[in-house]
Amino acid sequence: MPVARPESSDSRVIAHVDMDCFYVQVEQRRQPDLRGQPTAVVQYNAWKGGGLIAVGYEARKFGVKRSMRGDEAKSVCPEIQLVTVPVARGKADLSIYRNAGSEVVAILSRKGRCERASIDEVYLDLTEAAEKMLSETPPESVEAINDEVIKSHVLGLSAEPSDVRQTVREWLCQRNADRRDKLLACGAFIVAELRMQVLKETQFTCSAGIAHNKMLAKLASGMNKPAQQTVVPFASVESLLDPLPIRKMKQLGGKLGHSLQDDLGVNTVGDLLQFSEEKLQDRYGINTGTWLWNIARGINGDEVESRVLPKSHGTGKTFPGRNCLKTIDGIERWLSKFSEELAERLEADLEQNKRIAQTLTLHASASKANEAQSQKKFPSKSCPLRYGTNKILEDALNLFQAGLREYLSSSSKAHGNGCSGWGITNLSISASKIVDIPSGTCSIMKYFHSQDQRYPSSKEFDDKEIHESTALSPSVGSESSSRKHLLEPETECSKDGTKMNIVMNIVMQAHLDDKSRMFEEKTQTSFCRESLPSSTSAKKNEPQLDSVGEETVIKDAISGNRSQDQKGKAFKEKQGTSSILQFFQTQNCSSSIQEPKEETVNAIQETAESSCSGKADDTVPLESGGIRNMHHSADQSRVACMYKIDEIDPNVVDELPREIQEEVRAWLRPQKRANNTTKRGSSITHYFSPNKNM
DNA sequence: ACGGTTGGTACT
DNA sequence: TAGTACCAA
Repeated sequence: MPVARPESSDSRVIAHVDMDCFYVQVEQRRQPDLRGQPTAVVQYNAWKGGGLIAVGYEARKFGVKRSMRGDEAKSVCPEIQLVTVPVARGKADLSIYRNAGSEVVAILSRKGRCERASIDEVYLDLTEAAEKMLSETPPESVEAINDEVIKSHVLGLSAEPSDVRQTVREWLCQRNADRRDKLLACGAFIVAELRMQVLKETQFTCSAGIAHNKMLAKLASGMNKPAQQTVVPFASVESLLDPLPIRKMKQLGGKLGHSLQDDLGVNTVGDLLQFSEEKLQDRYGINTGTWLWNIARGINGDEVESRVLPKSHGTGKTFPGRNCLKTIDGIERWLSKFSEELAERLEADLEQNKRIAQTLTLHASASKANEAQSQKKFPSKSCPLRYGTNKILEDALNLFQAGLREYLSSSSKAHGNGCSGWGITNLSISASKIVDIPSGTCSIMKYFHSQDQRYPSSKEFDDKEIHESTALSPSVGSESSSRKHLLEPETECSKDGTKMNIVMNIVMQAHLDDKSRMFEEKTQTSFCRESLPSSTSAKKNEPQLDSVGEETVIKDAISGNRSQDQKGKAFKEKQGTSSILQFFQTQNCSSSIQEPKEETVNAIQETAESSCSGKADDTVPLESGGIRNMHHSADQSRVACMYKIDEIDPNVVDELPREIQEEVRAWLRPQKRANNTTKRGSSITHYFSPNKNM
């Protein structure tokens, strides 16, 4: 539901830039012969010529629509050039378009705050740039006025077609105008400039809207396409909105818009004006009601977020109709492809942007077969994300398994055979909760990248570490404040500390992952990686190296980071909480893990075995978390819990891989130690001791 | 139960 | 919170 936000200012200069039939342009740049020809981009042209996902303007003249199939487009426009989206790993791969979008963003972000709203759209807050221009080089002083600016459309300007250009010129340069209009005029200059830069540097055209808020800018960008820009002066807002069909407004193209029409008889934005704020709040809730009341008046306080990178990465596919997936094997085959792609994109993000994702989520849709399930939804499941194709696959399979059990749980009998009662029509995985890695983390990055490669030959195993056991220092801070600290960073300081926590968390998890694998080898005990009856390819016995060139990645990480290890070291924690707070998010810790003093090797081993014995038997909830289970088990029978660690004991650092010890110490150093910190001869394994505060 | 894929936000 | 629902393009 939309939410009302207060306007920070009613004189902001906001632009919305929208690439014209973007995918088509990308293809036309790749293949210049296509320029000027009616063109459309399709994916999967096997069935009825594929589905159109972008249509060029030449083709639109023939009536080609985005909702058509390729064959249909051919019949309407025999000359049409259909370009197929690249396919990788059996599915459409949009990366070339994503990357092209990044090229554009890099240019558009030069003049002000920039929000990447989608693969081909951005919002810009040009308020400061416009104010600066107004004070330094106001339009009226500009000598040679750019043609691109003159071609702007200014809503509400009445002029004979013959002298539109002159009228626009006068409006843009009027000396004694409303300040707000002058600012928009400056915005028009700046945007025209940016659009020309985009064209020059990428060969792409785009359209834009310039207005006082995001909603109006978005509305305007679509009014004159392609390759044009539209300005919405304050004075013409009312006449713009009044006759506008309600569904044209962003957020009102779906159910809410229909409800407005069906329940309130609102057909245009103007119709909304007759309803009091209270009435709207009454019907749609306080937030949405206020939001509606505001947008009817052209008021919209949404800020342009400063964000040029996506908040999540996802990949998936639909399996419509008979193509639905009915076996675990089929699921696994596809999850394997998805995992590859996701791992690749995550690696790229790590390399290019120094970011790591924390959560892996699996989404699926299932169709009936058995009527009881027909309306039930397949639940989404998520777990902490571990880097590396195979880990992602393993976790995703577990998530699927957990979801499937839940989906099937209410229904009758297990259809034990291969053709059980379910069919997956849509399957996807995504990585989210992406955070920046603090600067100065060269060795950490390296360690991170190398995770998958290290495994088979790791030599760090050392029982001594495992045996020296003592209790975990009791928590000092309140849990809620700690949690809040981790999850809702509020200040720069705390944010930096939070990043540190997260990185530490992940490094330690990965480290422990290694250790548990070594237990596995040493004790000849196999862990139950998955309780899948039939799944075989997330194999515990053949740790695969991820094939994608990680060595180069490492090198890049090293060289790339050297330049920037100065900043960010000065990180402080706010308010008393001087320790690094550690949270280990797990899926499966019910109250009792082994006694802290217990010999950990055995305890872990036992856990592993019990975990195995519970195989394929959801009636036996795992009570204690083996280390492996702790981070990744998505077994449905286990409940989520979080290990809370309030303090990193300095001794722990000694147990981390040597290559990152230095760096971690550098982090810890500026920390003020909590006075009640209990110093102990500790082991990293302490952090997996039970925490009664949970 | 199909335009398909990818992403965002808000609510609970 | 994790999970859901809705929205957009």
